[in-house]
Amino acid sequence: MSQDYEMMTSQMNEHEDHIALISQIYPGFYTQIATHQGEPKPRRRRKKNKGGENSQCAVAKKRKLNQEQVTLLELNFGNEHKLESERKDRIASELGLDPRQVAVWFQNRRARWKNKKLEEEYSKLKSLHETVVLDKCRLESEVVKLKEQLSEAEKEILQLTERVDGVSSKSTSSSVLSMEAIDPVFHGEFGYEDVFYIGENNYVLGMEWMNLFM
DNA sequence: CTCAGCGAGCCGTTACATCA
DNA sequence: TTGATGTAACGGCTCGCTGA
Repeated sequence: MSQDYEMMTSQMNEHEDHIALISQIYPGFYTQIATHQGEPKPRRRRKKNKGGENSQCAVAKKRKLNQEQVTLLELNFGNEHKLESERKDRIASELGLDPRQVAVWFQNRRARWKNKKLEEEYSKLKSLHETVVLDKCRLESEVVKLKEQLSEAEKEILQLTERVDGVSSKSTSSSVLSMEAIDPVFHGEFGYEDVFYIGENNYVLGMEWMNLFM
């Protein structure tokens, strides 16, 4: 630890001591200043525990919970995430901890659990979104393909109609082939009834679905 | 019904420990 | 030595309960 750092931290501690003292004597003094300036309330800074004094050193050594304590706390958390007063006191005495420590541990554990859940939920939604986007792309390309097929079919119909028109204009008026004879094709309920007429035992490739309606 | 006091929980942050 | 990460602890705030 450098001397500069020591000096800096001691100055900071001194400053924080002043703030703490002023806050004790005049509660809300600093928050009032901030409110007047229209800024968010500054949070009071905690004093650093450098472990210099005996009592502070003892606290510092207590900080980290041992494996047994953590295991038992995890076990209790697994049973129930909330902590009633009785349970808190019981766990605290079992582990030789302050009930406040148990409460804090549960609070932090709930926060960690919540974060983990959120991360899981996020990755689930992300992968779901990716599959939906892929599906959308697939469907869009299918629509394009079907539109192309439709336009091809329309061209073909047009060509056939023109050919039939040519034949009928060449023939005499007494011809057996009148437009009515050719066109019954469009006389169905929806105008296209016979376009797709297929003999009972006939099969058109790619039109399997038509059989459902016949 | 209202209000102050209190306890518990959540959130954001800080302080410290540990590790690469 | 230092920056990143994990976690214990704290302060501020809200909410629900309770008794006056």
